[in-house]
Order: sequence, then C-alpha cells, then structure tokens
Amino acid sequence: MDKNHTASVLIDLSAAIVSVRGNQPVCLTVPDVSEYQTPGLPFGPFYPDRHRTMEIGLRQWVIEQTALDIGYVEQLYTFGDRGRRSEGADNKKENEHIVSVGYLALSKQCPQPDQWSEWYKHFPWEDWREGRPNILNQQIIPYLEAWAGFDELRRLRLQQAFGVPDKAWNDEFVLDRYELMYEAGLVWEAYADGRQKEKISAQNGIAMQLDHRRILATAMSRLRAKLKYRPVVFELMPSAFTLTHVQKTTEAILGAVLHKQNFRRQLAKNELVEPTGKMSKARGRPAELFKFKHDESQSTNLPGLRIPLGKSRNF
Amino acid sequence: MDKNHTASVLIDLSAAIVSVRGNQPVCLTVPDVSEYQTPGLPFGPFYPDRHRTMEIGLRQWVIEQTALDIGYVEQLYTFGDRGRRSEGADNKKENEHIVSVGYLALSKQCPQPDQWSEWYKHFPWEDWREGRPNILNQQIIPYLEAWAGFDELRRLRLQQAFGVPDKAWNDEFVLDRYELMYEAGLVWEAYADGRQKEKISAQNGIAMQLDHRRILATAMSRLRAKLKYRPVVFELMPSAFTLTHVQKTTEAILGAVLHKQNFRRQLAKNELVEPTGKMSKARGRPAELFKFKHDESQSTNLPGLRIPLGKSRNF
DNA sequence: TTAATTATACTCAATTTGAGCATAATAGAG
DNA sequence: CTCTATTATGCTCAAATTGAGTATAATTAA
Repeated sequence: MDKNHTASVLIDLSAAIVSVRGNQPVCLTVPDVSEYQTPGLPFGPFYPDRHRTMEIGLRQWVIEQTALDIGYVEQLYTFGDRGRRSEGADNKKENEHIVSVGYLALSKQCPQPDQWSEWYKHFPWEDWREGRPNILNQQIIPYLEAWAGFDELRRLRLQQAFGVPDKAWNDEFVLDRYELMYEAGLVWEAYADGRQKEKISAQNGIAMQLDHRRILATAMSRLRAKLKYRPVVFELMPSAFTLTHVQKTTEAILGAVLHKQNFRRQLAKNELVEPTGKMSKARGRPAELFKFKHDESQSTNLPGLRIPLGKSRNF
Repeated sequence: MDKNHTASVLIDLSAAIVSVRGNQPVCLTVPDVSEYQTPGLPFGPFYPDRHRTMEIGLRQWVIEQTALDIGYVEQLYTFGDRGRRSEGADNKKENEHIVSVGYLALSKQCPQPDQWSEWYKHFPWEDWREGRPNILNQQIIPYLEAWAGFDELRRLRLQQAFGVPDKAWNDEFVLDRYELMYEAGLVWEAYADGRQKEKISAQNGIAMQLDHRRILATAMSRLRAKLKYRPVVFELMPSAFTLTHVQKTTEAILGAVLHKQNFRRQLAKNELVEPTGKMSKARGRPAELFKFKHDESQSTNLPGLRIPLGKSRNF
C-alpha cells in the first residue's frame, strides 16, 4: 500500500444535543466569535489513549463543559470531507486533517435558555404543525424548480425530497432537503463554502458554522425516524408526565400534528407507559400522570410509537 | 483544552461487501495468514489529502483491490474502541491509534467464489428459512439463560434480542444478538479479546478477525432493516429478473420465508418494477422478466418493499 | 352557574395484512 | 401425445390496523 500520503488525522466529536422546551425542539449551541456570528454545535477532540470508546470521550467533554445529564447517545455519521470542514478553520496546521464524528444526544432538561437554539429557526420549512410553512411556496420551491429546470434527475430528487409536485411530504427527509438546498445554493453555507458566488438574499433559516447544520439535519432525520419505532421520546420527558405532554413532545420533533385518540391507542397497545396514580393540575380536566415503563436502562430496542408513516397528520 | 494527550489517529475503512449467490447472502473476505485462519473483511487506509471524502476513498481501494462494481455504499458505524481493534494488531506502532469506519456495500456479482463467505456460516442462528435453527435451542439459549441467571437487566436484554421466552424473533436485531453473545463469552472473539478465559467449546459460527464479525452483524442489521423501507434489493439483482428471484434474494437477506402472493402485491403497489416483455425459461411455467423502474440513480429514497414488520413469515 | 378547556371512552368505515384456494403455462417422463 | 410435476399468477376473504370522528367527563375561571 502506498505510504507516500499522510494518513494521520484528528478526530472531532460534534454533538447535536437535543431537548424540548415548551413546544419547541432545541439544540445546544455555542456562539461564534467571528464576524458572521453563526452559532455552532459544541464539539471536542477525541483522545484515543484517554478514552476507550468515542462515546465515552463524548460523554466526558459534554459533562465537563455543559454539566448536562445526557442519557441517550447515538452516533450519527462520520464526515471526512475536506472541503466542508477543515479548510475554513484557521487554528489548525495546514496538513492536519480533521474527521468529524457527529452524535445525537437527548437531554431531559435545557438550562441556560440562551445557549439553546430552536430547530425550526434553522429549518423553518420543517415545522408543519401550523400547516404548510409559507416559506416553501413563497421562496424555496420556486427557486428549486428553476434550479432543476429540465434536468430529469434533479426533478426526481426534488419530488423525493420535497414532494413536488404531487407526492406527499415525508418528515424524515430533513437531510435530503437540506442537501438539495445546499447544492442549489439556497443556504448560506453554500456561499460560505465557496460553492455559490453571491450571498443568498433570502434567509432560509439561520446558518451554522462549518457543516454543523448538516449534522443537525442528520440528527433531525434520525430522531424523527427513530421516534416511530423506538420509544426515544421518553428520553426527553420528565419522570412523570401526562399523555398530552408526550404527544406535544412527539409533535414538536416530528413537526406535525397527530390525532390525539389514535396516538393514545398506540401508547396503550405497546404498553410503554404505566400510571403513577397521581394527577396533574392544569386548566381543564386533570390528566393522569404516567411514567415510562422501562426507564432503568436499555430502553433502546423496545417497540416504539409506531406512528404510521403515511398520512396520519391532522389537517 | 488539554493538549497533553495525543489526538492523532489513523483511519481504516472496512467494508462489508455483500452479494447474493444462489440463495445465500455472501460477503467478501480476505484470508488470514495467522495461526487461526479466521477470515476478515477487506479494509484499507483513508488518506485525507488524497480523497475528498471517505466514501470516495473506499470506492477507490475497492476498485483497485477487487475490480468489483459496487453500486450502493452506505456508512455503518465508526469504531474507536481501543481494546477491540488496534491492540491485537502487530504491524502498527504502539502509539498509533486506529479508528475504523465500517461500510456496507452491495454488489450485483460475486466472482471468485472462494473469496466470498456465506453470512450464515458466521451467523448460523440468523437463518430461519428452514424453520427455527437448531443451534438456538441446543446451544445458545441454554447458555445465555445460565449467563443471565436472575439478573433482571440481562433477562430483559435476552428477551429483546432473542425473544426468549415469549416474544417474537426480530430479524433486525442481528447486532444486539451478537453483542449479547460476545458479552456472554459465547463467541470466539470474546476469547481472542481476552474477555473470556477459556476457548469456547461449541462453534457458534465461524469467527472473524478483530471486530469484523461485529461490523458484519451491523451490516446485516442495517440491510435487513433497510430492505423494508427502501428498494435496496435491486442493488443485488441483475438488470432483468423474475419476481420469484427478487423474493428469493429478499428472503436470503432476511433469513426468513415470505408469502409469495403478498410479496408480489407489495411490489405491485409500490410500482417498483416494470415488465421487460421477455420471459424466463426454467422448469415450470415461464415467468415474466421485470426490471427495476428507477435504476438510473438515486434509487435511495423510494418507498421500498414495506414488508410488514410483524409476523409475515411463513411457518 | 355557566362557559371554556382539557381528558378520556367509544364507534365505525376504509385500508392493509395474513393466509388461503383456484387456475394457467410450461418441461419432462412415460 | 398425455400426464404429472413444477412454477407463475389471479383472486378471495377474514382479521387486524388505521384514520377520523362523536360523545361524555372532570376540572378552572368568569
């Protein structure tokens, strides 16, 4: 094997640490000191002789830096892209390449509100809870249509990702949509990476540093998909909660509204929760407080919510 | 941040290159020269200044070394484990740590039959096409039951992974089952890694080098899961095929038998194939030859086979 | 007391799934 | 040439699941 090339790299562990505040999914970010002030995801280096696995390394610096209790952690993707990542960075030697491993982590609380950034400020087209977002028809779709032109492949991808013109919107294709917009030069990062000459006029969501918005998009895709077959919502819930609370949290993640009675039917069928006996006190009729049945550990591969992929949305 | 520790690592790209020969899923392996003669997955180093992305790097050495046409490639997982990976290797400097990025690749052909190893020789408990494998009740389950003892958590995991005693077998939990067996000291690798003092008496499938069997298990899990919602089978099919051929290939991957008519109904409903007009000639009534509708590219996120997760097996 | 609000029980049609039977078209045996 | 084994394909039907309601209960705030 050819040994003329350097094969040594540094490893960055980047984390999309997700929580839900009110009815908004949020993500821990660190501020940017540069002129653009784009927020970024927290990240830290991986020291292979200090930590046995990368996940341990990740948990370590998250605890050190944020004092957060992250229960659920899942590896997302490893990015080795030269173009997108290291070139722009300034505090690294020219020859040191960086590979970044993206993680998704879930946190039940989110203290210090200013450090948490709402998902849908970065991805306004992904929140369908109040109906189809205006930004789609008013900006994104027309621009993408023009970009696709008569290119058969581009039109097919457009149809897949955005459901244009006649297919349904699939909430899991967050990453596909972002990548398409990136390629079409519709997001700021494309300009920052030099793929796009002119700055984008419209604000298609708040940009992030380097490829962090891509990592967040990956996290959103994964979490939305996972929600449907694994009971990960409970990693975002307090120890006792009402069924409506679970639903609101699920809806926040999915960016879609669900049918109340059917949602409860799923919860009941899969035996995911059990009553605590206590009741919540709020405005209307008090709701029973429930707890997750398998909180101890390894909740990972239990059945999940089984939200039918199809059209179960409430419009 | 603490800079006393070395953060520099080498990156290995390991690939589970999968194909189907006859009715057996196979995986490209490289022979081992050491005393144990355990096969391993092919791998190559990643040179960050030569290849823009890791996937490009992977395709490069696969083409160079195997002359195979791999269409579909998907990243599986990045392993940074010190214990499992680099310690045992002998051709590396002590201080150079290795992170291995596992990939799944699919190939339509598999020339040089001796280089391809059948999945179910490494995982005999995963092939349910002829009914429940004997090895489960005769060896694996009793041993695992003993290992679990009265430990509540272990019993729960056993139930999840192996469906013991009353839950259904889930074909997607290949990795969970392997990891459980590893922890219980039921596979050779546990002995090789020093987790287990005595060599395992029973042959629970053919072992592989380092953590390669774990990577293959990851690949199997991912492929089995993907099959159900993305039309990846066609990456394993020739340009023209009969419906039965698609079914046999699917069954080989899933390690389970499917209901013929219902399988066809799914194919028809999702409009994944179209007739070529030609017919196959074989033993019985000739079957129509079909082709995949979207072969050009980006077949990635089309609907998929939608094989119901539940009990659609044929026993 | 009443209205607004939230929770929960129950219903029902449409669709999807699981499992089968019936029939069609071929090759090869006799 | 006919029969049989074999594979392909069309069609049916009950059971289960899903989508979308209506009805009713238990609160707080006015």
